[in-house]
Amino acid sequence: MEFDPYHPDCPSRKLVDRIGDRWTVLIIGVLSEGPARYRDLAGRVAGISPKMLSQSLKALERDGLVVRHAYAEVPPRVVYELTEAGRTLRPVLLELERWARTHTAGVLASRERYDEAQITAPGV
Amino acid sequence: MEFDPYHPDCPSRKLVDRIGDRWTVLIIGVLSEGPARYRDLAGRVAGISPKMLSQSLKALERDGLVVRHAYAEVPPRVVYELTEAGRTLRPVLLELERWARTHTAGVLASRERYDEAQITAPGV
DNA sequence: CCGGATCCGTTTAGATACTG
DNA sequence: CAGTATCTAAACGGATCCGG
Repeated sequence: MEFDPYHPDCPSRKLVDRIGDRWTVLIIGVLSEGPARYRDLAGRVAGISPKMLSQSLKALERDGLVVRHAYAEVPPRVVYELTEAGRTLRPVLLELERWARTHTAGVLASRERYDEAQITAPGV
Repeated sequence: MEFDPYHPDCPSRKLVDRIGDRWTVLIIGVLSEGPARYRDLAGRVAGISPKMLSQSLKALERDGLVVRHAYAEVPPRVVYELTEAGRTLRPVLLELERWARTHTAGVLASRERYDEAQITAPGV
């Protein structure tokens, strides 16, 4: 299989797009702590809409990174769980998060400096 | 500083959003091989529009991950370069790419299986 | 009741053409 | 060459409604 991440149709590039997706990262983050119900996910991943949650979960399931267990009960119960492949994502996403945590302060400071410069000397 | 990645306003969560961004990953990928001109980036990051490129570069510069060197020449020349902080992103993005490469085949296969199942037994 | 599909208004990305 | 302006298309979010 060919891999040129800089070609728009490269499958691995597309995969990074999907994984790097705003919600996917967070959903996998929650699921890597253990299986969770739809409702739990909706609560833990604060700010996500039901639409995006089910959409993201479906994509994840289709990609074989998450399994969906639906129980025919009343009230209904649906549990989502990371697959073996999905669990391999955990360390890499954790590292991404660690990077973000250690660099957030610096980035925020940089932004302030940048915005300051834009105000005081935009047309100089 | 507080860090709750599952709160929508968490700064580190927002940072992950930015870094994990489709184009940002690729731009940093190119720049981690060395400084590059705007034009080079436009060519290497195939498929990106000039708007998204300059927008992404501006955001990266504001975040202090990239420096912009503009030379007052004719024709103009602008060189972008990773900062020290920007370079620290390289290993983590490389790992993300490595994950994508090793799991692309499996994901693609899973999708085929999934789509197949949707066709043959959607309403059963 | 829980899980999620659908509809619609708003925001954001993308393509293209144009300017300093 | 390096970007901005403009327009179009898609993605997102919220509210609402439906099936099990």
